[in-house]
Amino acid sequence: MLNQVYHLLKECNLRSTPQRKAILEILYNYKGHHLKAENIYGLLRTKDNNKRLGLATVYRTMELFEKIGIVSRLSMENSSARYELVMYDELMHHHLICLKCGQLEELDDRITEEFKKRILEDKGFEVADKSMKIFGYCSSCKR
Amino acid sequence: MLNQVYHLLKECNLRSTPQRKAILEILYNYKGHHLKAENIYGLLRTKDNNKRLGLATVYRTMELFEKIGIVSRLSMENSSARYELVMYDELMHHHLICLKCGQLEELDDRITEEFKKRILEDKGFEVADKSMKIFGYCSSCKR
DNA sequence: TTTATTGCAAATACTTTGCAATACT
DNA sequence: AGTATTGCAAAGTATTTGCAATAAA
Repeated sequence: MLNQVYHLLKECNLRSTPQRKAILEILYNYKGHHLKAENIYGLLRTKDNNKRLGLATVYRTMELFEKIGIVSRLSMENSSARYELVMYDELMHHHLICLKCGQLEELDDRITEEFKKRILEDKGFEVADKSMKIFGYCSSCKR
Repeated sequence: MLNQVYHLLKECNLRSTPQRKAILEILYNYKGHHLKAENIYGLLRTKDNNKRLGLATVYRTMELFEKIGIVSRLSMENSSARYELVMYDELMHHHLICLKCGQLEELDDRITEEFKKRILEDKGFEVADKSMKIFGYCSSCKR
């Protein structure tokens, strides 16, 4: 998986730097999680503090990774954006975000596909969003 | 309509200041539009420049208006939040946002109600979001 | 050797906050 | 008179950018 990414970088004429590898590893180890740039930065700083890297590099790398399609960015209403590795063996997904506990849940694609289809029929609007964010209360926080 | 708001403010022990009235009037005149704090500020500054007000007041007022339920805030991915007056004679609504031209369209509530119901059945997640933002391409920008 | 990439610090964009002055009620 | 509200400037957050130094290729 990581090797596939290195090839992808090479194909795009991009360099495989230690920083990019380290970030990628973190993302891989935390798949399913939704990390802030600050989290990635913190994890790399503490875990292995001979790894020097700047927060700006994290942001630049996330932008790059998003551009080449291996990371998806989830921008939040009132706080910093979250990033996660796109897994090729999974479908892209949409998120349910709990307003109380902040947890992110994934939404079944059958439901979203049906929703998109209805919007297209009704409005001629083609949903392109690969990660819709739906706010509400999760089953445990719901009163 | 504006008088109803003044009453609402009174009920909440909030004062009807010229700034609040002016902002409310702008929102009313621009209903259906989705204004940035900066827009409201600009409109009040140029239209009637004896109206002195600070941008901070616009932000504070929008926060307040949102809290008492007369304004809905639409926070955007890569730019500043937009605000609009909530019309009591209309249902709350969700938005389709065109990634190309930036236009906002409203989405039929029957479609969203169905979607919410499916999410509740599937995940036990209760959608609270009164203005979902769905990104994609509108009928004219769609290729 | 060439040029992409980095770290740092400064800049930016949007929004919030502290505080003394002002003005509703 | 009393206190909610204001304007201003400063602070805060999240992110981006300029630039000289560094390091992949």
